[in-house]
Amino acid sequence: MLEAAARTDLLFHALADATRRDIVRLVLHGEHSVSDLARRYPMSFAAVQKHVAVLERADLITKHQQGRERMVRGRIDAVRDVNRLLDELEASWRDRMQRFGEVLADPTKESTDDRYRRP
Amino acid sequence: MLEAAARTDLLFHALADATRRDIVRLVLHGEHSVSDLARRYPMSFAAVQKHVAVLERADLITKHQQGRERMVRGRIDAVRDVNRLLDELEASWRDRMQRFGEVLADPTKESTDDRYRRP
DNA sequence: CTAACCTACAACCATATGGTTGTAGGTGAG
DNA sequence: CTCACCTACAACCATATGGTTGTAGGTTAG
Repeated sequence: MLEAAARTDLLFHALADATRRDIVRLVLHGEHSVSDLARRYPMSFAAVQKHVAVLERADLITKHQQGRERMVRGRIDAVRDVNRLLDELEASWRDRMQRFGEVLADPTKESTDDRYRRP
Repeated sequence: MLEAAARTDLLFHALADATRRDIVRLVLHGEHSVSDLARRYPMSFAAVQKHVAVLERADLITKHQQGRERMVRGRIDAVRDVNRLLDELEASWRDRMQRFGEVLADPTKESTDDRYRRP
């Protein structure tokens, strides 16, 4: 539970930066070495390396060595995990709409179902 | 362009905190006052108020006054915006898969289409 | 072997973040 | 009217974040 929340924190935090989102987009398209990525952005190699590390910690990308380069690849499954998390956020809203439909049919249901109502 | 990126930053950053995600889940389900929310979490009223402000800045929630309370409501559209942003991240990956299909049919296409290949 | 390149990591700095407490302004209950 | 409650906001603090430079270890090219 808390572990899942921590992983979700990492996922959303990783995506809360335009450079990192762009890196994800690039490496979903095709593999790039860390140097390749670093050349694209107006910041130091080390800065890009840090961004890559953040994405790796969130499991949004993987790295594998190829000669003297580390190739970075995007994990499409991770992006879909975030989508699934958002769907879960929506779930209770959909429940509410469902219940709202029931209420329309039977108005007495509202007070018995809504445990969040205030006194 | 930069504006859109800034808004996306706000959206993902707002969701990169378990307390804020829980608040979003709650207020998607039904309206709550800021005090209601504050009572639920092991932190000060002001801290929860700040979380609500972050969510408001990201347009994930809205507030409206009702008597002496400010009622907080979740904006389901904003959650769907994030979903759409993730779909856009996936888009280039789907393009690649599409092109991969073409490559299978005509191997010479790879080098002409992939402008990201390294020399 | 040597030089050039790619990477990792540490140290450092400015700013942002997430929490606290305290103060003050509206609003409703009695 | 007065008091209690809800909210907003400022000031403050510890830590995290995003950038920098510098150092060191692997790997390939020549």
